[in-house]
Amino acid sequence: MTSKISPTKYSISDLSKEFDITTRSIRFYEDQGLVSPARKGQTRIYNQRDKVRLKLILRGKRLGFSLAETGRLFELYDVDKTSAKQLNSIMELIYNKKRDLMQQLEDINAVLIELNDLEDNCQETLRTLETK
Amino acid sequence: MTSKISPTKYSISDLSKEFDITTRSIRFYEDQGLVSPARKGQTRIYNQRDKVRLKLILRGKRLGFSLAETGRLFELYDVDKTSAKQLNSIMELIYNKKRDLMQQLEDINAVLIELNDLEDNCQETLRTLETK
DNA sequence: AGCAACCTTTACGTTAACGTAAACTTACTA
DNA sequence: TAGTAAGTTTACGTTAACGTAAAGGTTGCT
Repeated sequence: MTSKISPTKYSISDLSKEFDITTRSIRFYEDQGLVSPARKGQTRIYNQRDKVRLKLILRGKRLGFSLAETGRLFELYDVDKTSAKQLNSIMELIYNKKRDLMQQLEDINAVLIELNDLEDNCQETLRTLETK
Repeated sequence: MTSKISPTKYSISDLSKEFDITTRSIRFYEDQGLVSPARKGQTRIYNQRDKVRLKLILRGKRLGFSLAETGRLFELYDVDKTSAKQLNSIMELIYNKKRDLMQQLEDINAVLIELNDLEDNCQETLRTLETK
């Protein structure tokens, strides 16, 4: 059973369509060191890893992460964590991120409750308008 | 039992200290129509409502809302929703916001899981370093 | 009176994350 | 062979959310 997986090679426009972002954005992420596609001549060639990273970048954006922050998170996975000092600084970073995210969870739940209330009000007002 | 509540009047620096933002920011939010403090002569005087709005602005920011978006949400509470047409557009806005927020909930949970994994790895690596 | 601590307006500067346009190179195809 | 579709680099432009500085008014000590 040989392990042959999907094409695993994408052009920049493939990915721009798939993720609904511009090629400009993708090249910009490369400038910022978040992806580093191979080249065939001049042309960029993306693999599965690049694709995953794009997905993570977009998820980060939805959460309000800057590109630099997302880059830091990428490093966390890449670094072979040798020094204990590094390890501690990494864990501090993780701790802070977790703290932020849990605050966000609280915020979101609060806003969702408010939005549901608003929605209820709207629907009730609509009903009274209709029976009038 | 007379109902006398807290001072309910704040200077701009009171609020800047309380929320740990600059007075510049607070004035900017006013420029954008998100707060409209009273004036005594030239000087801005904020009340409880303004204070609540500042809190909501900051919460919005934590969730990645633009100031304009937060302003829209403020309008939702203020508008006396007369026209059914408006009501429907309001409900659409609410629907979209809820959609975004539920996506964020998913995202956050995913990232939290990953961060916890990372943390575990770090701690294990630390332990093996110590017993060495 | 002087100055220190606030407040004000006006206005130009800054950063992140791209948008947009110009000028150019392959690669395919009618 | 001319065109067109996709790729490239370079570089200036744009927007949001303030930062920062200048120049000045008001209040309260001392």
